[in-house]
Amino acid sequence: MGRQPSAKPTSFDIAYLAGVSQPTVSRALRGSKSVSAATRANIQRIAQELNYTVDKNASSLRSQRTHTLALLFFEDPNPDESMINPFFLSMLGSITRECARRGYDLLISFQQMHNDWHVTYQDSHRSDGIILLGYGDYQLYLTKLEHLVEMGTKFVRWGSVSEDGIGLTVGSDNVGAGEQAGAHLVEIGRRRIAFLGDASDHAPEFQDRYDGLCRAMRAAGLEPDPALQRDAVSSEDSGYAAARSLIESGQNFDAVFAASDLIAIGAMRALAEAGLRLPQDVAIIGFDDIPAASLTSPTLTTLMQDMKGAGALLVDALLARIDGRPVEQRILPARLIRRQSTAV
Amino acid sequence: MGRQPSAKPTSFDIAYLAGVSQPTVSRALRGSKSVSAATRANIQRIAQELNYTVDKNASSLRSQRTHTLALLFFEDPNPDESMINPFFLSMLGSITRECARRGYDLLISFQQMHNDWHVTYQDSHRSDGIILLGYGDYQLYLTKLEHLVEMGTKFVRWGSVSEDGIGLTVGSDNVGAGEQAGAHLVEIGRRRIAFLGDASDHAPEFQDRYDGLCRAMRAAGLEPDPALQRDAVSSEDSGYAAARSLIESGQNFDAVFAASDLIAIGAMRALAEAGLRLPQDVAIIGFDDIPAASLTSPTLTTLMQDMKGAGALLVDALLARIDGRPVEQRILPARLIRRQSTAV
DNA sequence: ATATTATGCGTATACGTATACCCTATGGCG
DNA sequence: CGCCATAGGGTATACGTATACGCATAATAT
Repeated sequence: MGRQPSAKPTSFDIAYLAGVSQPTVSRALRGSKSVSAATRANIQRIAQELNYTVDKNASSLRSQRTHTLALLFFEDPNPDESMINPFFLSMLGSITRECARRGYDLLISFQQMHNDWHVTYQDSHRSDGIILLGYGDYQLYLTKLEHLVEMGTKFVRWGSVSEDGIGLTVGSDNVGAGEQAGAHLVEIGRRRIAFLGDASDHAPEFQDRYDGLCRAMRAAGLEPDPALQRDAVSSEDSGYAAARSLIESGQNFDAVFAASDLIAIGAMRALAEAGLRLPQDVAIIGFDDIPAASLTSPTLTTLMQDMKGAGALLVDALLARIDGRPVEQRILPARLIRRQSTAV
Repeated sequence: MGRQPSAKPTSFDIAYLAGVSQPTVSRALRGSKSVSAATRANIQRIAQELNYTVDKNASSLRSQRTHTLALLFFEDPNPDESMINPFFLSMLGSITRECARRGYDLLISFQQMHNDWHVTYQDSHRSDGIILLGYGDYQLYLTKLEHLVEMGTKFVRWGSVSEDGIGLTVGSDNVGAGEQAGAHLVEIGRRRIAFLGDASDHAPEFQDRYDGLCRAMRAAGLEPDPALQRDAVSSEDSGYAAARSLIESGQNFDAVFAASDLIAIGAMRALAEAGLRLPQDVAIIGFDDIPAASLTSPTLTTLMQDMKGAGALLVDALLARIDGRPVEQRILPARLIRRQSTAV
């Protein structure tokens, strides 16, 4: 008998117990300075005792602020749809934590590229802002981004910062990272360096990495050979196919820079199958430092992005945007992790 | 200058345009049968045109149903906190999709075990139900579960189904999987099989796997040796340490069954460092089939859980629970994936 | 001492939807 | 032809919070 233990207390209950009005409770808990320290303390104590928590729906409805961010994964329409890019998965952790730290909830959506626009649209109403993650075809979602801008939706996306496109972008220094990779390969004496990954404007991040590689080679007096570049999206299968194509072309090469670790892992399989020794015949570098990179044989040299920093920066930038504060584009450095695949 | 393009239309706008009252719009869109087909069609058309979406906050506030599920990761207090168990990460994908398919939003929370109770409590008010995922110390969160039950919160958790504990559990057939592992090792001629993973009631899933192993051994006329069991939590470091301890004890063993792939990977490192050949000297089996399992050297034989099915089942069960429908405990089969680490 | 401002809080109301309740027009039935 | 059931939809209101506004009292200025 008695009341349900789950009968959720409201601000009225607190107000009654504290001998004040409901708005005062609201003010006290939101930190308004027009409530005396004594009253506030008393209210907070009572709220604590009753296990009171502000009703998010009511609060959001009234204030028109949801205190929720949406995280949208844009994926390529993929046959093996259950697989998520491990890089984004690790970023998820840091974004979640960062949101929690600031008292924001995080809503997760996965979306196939070809899906209807209205899903994104809806998400924009369920949250104060959107974080967009996607390695997918860039052109394909440009029009969607324009929609978002048009509607005044606040969003940040992860990607290539160099092309100053639509909205606010946070990303790694892909060009600089590509340079590091190139410089490292040159340093260990490689001259004919292949690149696996789209080098078109469908994938600006990959393009930047390629540009960085070319820059490093030219700085060393080498001319990149376009015949050594092969398109690939970020998957093992695609990397395998790209490497096969390269091998079968009969081109001569002594190093591979793969635009992502997944590509690299697929490529390593193809190279090994072709009887090439790693790294003696072909050195290889990946990108992302996914957990698997330290398990391959040989272990994979790669470029580690600062994912913890990335999550923090994305959330930071988005919140600034939401609050109307000015926000600068920021670029995160990447770090070369040397492992066996480039150890000569 | 006209209205903001982002001025969100309300049900009143639709009502006005359709020449009906606001409640009729609500009824039409929610599928109430007390509105004529013609009226409903008209309302739907107008809503479509205006890009109208129901305001979730208002709707939830009024109906006290959030149409949101919360996903709670319970982690062990971990030094390398940025790492998330890859197994759970893949499950995340399937849960997300399943929620989307049913029109539910998914809210994500990470929570350290030692964190305050009130976080979970809050989550229970932001959502209709909670999905609990955690490999962590089971005893530690039993009291929290009791709290949830007490409050009438709807939840499902992933774990060991055999112990019929608090609330509703969905899980793999850990005993059966352990039996498969044991039978396979026996089949390839192994007699002294070690087990790495907590075999206490702090980790019922691991315990079940161990039980299954023992059962398979006894079925083959072998007696499991308790001296060959070592505690380990699901991390590479822990697996490494457990294997070291086993090696240093001087015990004689020709196979290892690790309670998770992460443990197995750590153990493989320790075994290799000790100069043991895999699988000739020691065969090894993991659990989970994380992506890295096919990349180790030798590649890792493991037990694959049906994660897609798991996500669907978890969401299914929780929704049934929420709607007050009866729901049975269900167990998912696991499948043995044979790779090089047991190929003799 | 009066005018002025700040402090602390109560009153009234809005946020957008869902639902209990009521009303009207129809049709079936005896 | 009167009665009731039903369909279809309107009226009023509740959900729990946040905020514009007003009004005292106290603090400060003149």
